[in-house]
Amino acid sequence: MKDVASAAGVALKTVSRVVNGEPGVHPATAERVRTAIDRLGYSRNESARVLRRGRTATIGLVIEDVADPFYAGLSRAVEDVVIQHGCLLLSGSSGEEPGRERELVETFCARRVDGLIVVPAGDDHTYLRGELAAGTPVVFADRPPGAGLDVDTVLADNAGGAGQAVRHLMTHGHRRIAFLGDDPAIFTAAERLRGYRAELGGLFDERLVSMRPPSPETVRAELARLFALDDPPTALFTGNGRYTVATLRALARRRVALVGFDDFELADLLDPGVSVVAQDPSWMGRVAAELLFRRLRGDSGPPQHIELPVRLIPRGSAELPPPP
Amino acid sequence: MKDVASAAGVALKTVSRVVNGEPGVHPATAERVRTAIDRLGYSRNESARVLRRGRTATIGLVIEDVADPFYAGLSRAVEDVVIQHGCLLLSGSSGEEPGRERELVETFCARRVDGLIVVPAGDDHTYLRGELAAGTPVVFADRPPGAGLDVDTVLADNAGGAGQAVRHLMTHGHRRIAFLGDDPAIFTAAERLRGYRAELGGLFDERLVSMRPPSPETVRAELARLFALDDPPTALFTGNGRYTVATLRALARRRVALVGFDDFELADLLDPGVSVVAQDPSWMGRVAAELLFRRLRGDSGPPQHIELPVRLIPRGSAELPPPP
DNA sequence: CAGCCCCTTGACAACGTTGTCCACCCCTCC
DNA sequence: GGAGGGGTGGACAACGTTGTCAAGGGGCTG
Repeated sequence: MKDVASAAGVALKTVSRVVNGEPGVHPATAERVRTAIDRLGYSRNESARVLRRGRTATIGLVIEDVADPFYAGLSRAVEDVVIQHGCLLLSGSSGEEPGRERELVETFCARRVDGLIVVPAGDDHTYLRGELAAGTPVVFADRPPGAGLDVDTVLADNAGGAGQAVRHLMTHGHRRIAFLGDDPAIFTAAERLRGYRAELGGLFDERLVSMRPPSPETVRAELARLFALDDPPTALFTGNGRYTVATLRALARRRVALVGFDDFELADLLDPGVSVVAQDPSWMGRVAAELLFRRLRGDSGPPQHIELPVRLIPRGSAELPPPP
Repeated sequence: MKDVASAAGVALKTVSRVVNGEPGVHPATAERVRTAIDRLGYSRNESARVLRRGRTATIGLVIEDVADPFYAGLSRAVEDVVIQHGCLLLSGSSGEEPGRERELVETFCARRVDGLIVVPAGDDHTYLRGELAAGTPVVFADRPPGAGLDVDTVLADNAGGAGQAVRHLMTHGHRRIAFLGDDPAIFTAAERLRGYRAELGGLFDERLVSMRPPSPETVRAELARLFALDDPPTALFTGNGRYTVATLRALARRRVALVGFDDFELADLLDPGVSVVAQDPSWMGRVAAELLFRRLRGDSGPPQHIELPVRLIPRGSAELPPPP
């Protein structure tokens, strides 16, 4: 900028004014400055600007894994809103490790992001206290913060969706419905299990619950265990997209009644079509990002807790009757 | 930092030394400083650090769309390498718009990213000249830069893969093979078309080529057009994952011989399993990122042009014989 | 005991930008 | 013709950090 100023024969500040479109510069001077800028290929140093102004126009996003379609969709929606507001997105995947989540958040904070959207992996977020006190708005998405922290949160109706899934299967005559899902340490898994259990009421049987990792081997083993029971399940409820896919693969085209949590591409093309309880990841991302920007604009109301509805999409797999 | 210094009763520089783990600080002093840091909840201001040191420890990534599984996979791999090197990732989706691509790159440059990985949307990258001259390393992935720019590039063997697909279909008796793919303005589409055409040789018939957007409606219309020909195709070659999915959906479980470019989840569970030419997006991301960091470490050899092999995975759909 | 060296610490400038404040010029109006 | 005012332009400090250089103090050696 100094070079531009001397090249254009003006003061530093005048260049700054032109670059920022501030008023009070003679058109001819501005033109001379712009020419110098083009000639020298100058581009403003954002770091210095940030240092001086205190705002980075950067938002941090911590998700579990970009390669998971759910989070990729959420990510894209957040990105769109962020760009719309003239900001940039720093993002990172925690890989479901609390330590990594914290590292990412702290690195983002060291870079003085203006706001954070976090899909937490851990359940202790006291480390955020300082940042929150410093005024950085934080929005939790998909999962709530750990105990003792009350901040904006956008969740899906996990329990309600699980209930819908179970009810739907029961409508089609099923009474023995198994649940395959994540460790209940993960909020969404716990909530879906809760909804499943509540809807089943007296029919609940904990032997029908499987909470092992969604790897092909463990899912295959768990299905073998379930079907070997004296009173085996006639239907399956899978707790998220990964379990649904792993289960379908383990079933190897065997026709078993099934509802999965999370929609996925091609669910309609399988035979039978896979009935799912669908969330809308883009919607969740958009809502979270917009809430964040509302905070950045100064909205200081009490923390909001938004619950997005989910939707049962019948496609055939849930409508298979139980074997006689 | 100033506050920490006065709280600990030391000079600014001593705090800086402790924060950066520089040697030459008495353990007791360091401990006192650390205590003050904890008590005040201090966290280093990266912007100031960047301003002073000139390196941002940030890499910029421009892709087409995070929500596309191919780019999500690539993104994740890049992120992993970047984090491993102690850097952060700024990423943005161009949405296949050259203007947006340029905006993203320029914004990243204004933030003084240390390096860039770009999946280009446009074919004019002269705007990068200045940045390259300034020494910022840039790696192009998935698609090469526009004319007149020779920089590191990581591509897949698009033409070769298309050739493999066609050859495989011909082995199973097909002679009339249609191609559904993107606008050939997109490098990968053009290359795949080239490979398809070369492999077909004299059998090539341009009426069997469709290059309309991969929306459900246009794909349905194009399939109708193709099958209404006097001499309709007996097999389909789809130019990327989106076309494959759109085509399968438009076919509505009609069994037509098909090979798709790009692997996708559940391809094996459809009936018949979908044979594909698979790329490895993680591999591409990893290779591109590692090449970038090699440049950052000072490797200044001539620009590299890496071509990653692709792999035909037969699953059944390509092995359907032509109707008699 | 003097001299030297190492260990530890501190003062200061600089990175590139922007906000504040002031100076100048020319025009208009009294 | 002088005073006031709007429109321009510039000088300077400050943002928070780090690299450079130098100073003080204590132990070791001759």
